[in-house]
Amino acid sequence: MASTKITVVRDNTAAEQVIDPTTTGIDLFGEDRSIVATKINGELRDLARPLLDEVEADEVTVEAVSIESQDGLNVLRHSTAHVAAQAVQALYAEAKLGIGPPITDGFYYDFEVSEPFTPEDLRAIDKQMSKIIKERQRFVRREISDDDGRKELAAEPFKIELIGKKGSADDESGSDDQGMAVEVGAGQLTIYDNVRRDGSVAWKDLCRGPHLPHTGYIPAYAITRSSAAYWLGDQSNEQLQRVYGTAWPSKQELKDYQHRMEEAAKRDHRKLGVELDLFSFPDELGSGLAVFHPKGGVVKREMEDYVRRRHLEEGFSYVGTPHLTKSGLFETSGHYPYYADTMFPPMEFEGSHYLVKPMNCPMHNLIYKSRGRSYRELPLRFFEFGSVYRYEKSGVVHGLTRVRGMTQDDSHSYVTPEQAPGEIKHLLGFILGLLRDFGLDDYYLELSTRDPESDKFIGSEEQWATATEILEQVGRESGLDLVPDPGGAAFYGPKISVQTRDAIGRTWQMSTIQYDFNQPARFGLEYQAADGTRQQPVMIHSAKFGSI
RNA sequence: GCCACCUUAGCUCAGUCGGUAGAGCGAUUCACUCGUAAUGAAUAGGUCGUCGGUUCGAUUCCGACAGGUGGCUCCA
Repeated sequence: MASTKITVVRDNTAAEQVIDPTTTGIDLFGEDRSIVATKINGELRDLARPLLDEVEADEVTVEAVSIESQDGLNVLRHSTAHVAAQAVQALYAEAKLGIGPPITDGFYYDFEVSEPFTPEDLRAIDKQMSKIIKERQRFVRREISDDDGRKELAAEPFKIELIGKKGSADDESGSDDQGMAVEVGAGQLTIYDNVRRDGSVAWKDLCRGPHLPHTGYIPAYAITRSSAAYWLGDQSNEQLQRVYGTAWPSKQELKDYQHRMEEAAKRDHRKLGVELDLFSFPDELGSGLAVFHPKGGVVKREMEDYVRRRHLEEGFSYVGTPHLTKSGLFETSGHYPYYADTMFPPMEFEGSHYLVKPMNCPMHNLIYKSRGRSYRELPLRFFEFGSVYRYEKSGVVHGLTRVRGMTQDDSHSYVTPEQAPGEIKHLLGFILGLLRDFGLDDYYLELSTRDPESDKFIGSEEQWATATEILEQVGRESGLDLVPDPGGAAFYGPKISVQTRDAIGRTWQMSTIQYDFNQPARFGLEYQAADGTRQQPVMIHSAKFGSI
């Protein structure tokens, strides 16, 4: 085979072209550094790799991947992560490599080191990286067998651990799994050598790739911070030191990004809370417990008045419940075994244990149950501003977004099973409308489903399947991005959540809708159907702003 | 909860190689009635997060605790 006719796509225009088997992406697209990778029949590959290397298909489409595209940015950022790791090992010989994937706006790389990085260390790493970039070291790909890989990487225990692990081959952009998938075929690995211009190998890493042709393709980067992170995200694993950085197609874009971060920091609600005299967190009260000052009280009251009015307009009945309850309520609801360690400990008096409530639903169930209900009453919708208290771990409290005491704009809809899809759809529309009214429109949906491996759930497989299907369908019909969150469900049912982004791009779970088939059963909730039989309603939870 | 860092006047921060501290803004008062993103002058404000240790003496060194920041884990 001397040459193959392929379709070449660049700048959205396709053309047929004849190339011979040794042609690389660099040969085809040039070396002006605006094209950083190729996509061969949809598979992202090194620009420097021969286009037809290991390509079996008869028809081949070659796409130029621009450094400005999401794929291109990922290649740039992941390659920069390699440079960061190379710099770290050059400076700290004992450092062991973890993983180094691209993330939103940047990358990280994890290391096991004897001492955590200091700000001076980060500056030194940054400096070392610029040396490596100046040297224009080529990223050279080679394939080896698992066994050879284990020998070659004997000094890298974490990399060895990855070999043979089922690395998902999915290339979900921005996924933290990138850089973890090391297998390229059965028993085959790829190593990337960083090769100097004199041909000597400066560094190597086990990695699926792809990477930039050489380090000189990195136009602008910065090391931003360091922190600890558990190996493979598992709390029971050891903690590694993570170095975060960012990389951009131009110095100007890096500057713009840094400027955006600075501007966003000025708009941080915690800073505004102090400057505008809205609220504070007195040490005397304890972590995560806010007091609203008069001006903050105005904001809070206006929000509450508006949200209450909108709920009334949507057919909710305003109800009220206490902060305290005997602990039996949460045993009935089934919450206690799952949440005991994140509830404030029980108080004992008059021979009973009392709890400060961490959620409102069981109390709403009691209102439902206070008398017989007819199908004619359904959907029955209860709403309140319920103050709840949760013993959030000390490391997670954050301004007003993650607190230990909060007022939830909480509602529960009791419906017949037939009404459930319509009610959920209605609720989602209602919630999104509320968020938009407050100027929140940068969000996506997340569908949290049960982890099939876990036994931390109640209810039958069929019930879960039905509930999940309904939520998924409503989520899809919304037209918004619906991101799967397998294993993210609460123990009693799946949920759809609205994830909003803050000014610096961090996402926060804002509103939730949960389909609950368990609590009605546990509380023995019933309604009398048209045929006179007693039926069990479905309960649908929803919280809008969560904490205000 | 884990790792790192931080905690000095209301806010932002400087400072003390261990001998009880300063600036700007803000606040208050007076003057001006001008200004309208900060009119002028003066004044007040801190047991340098808390507790304990080392020391003749600690805000400064050490430890514990509390609170905060960035991540990780978690998030009903």
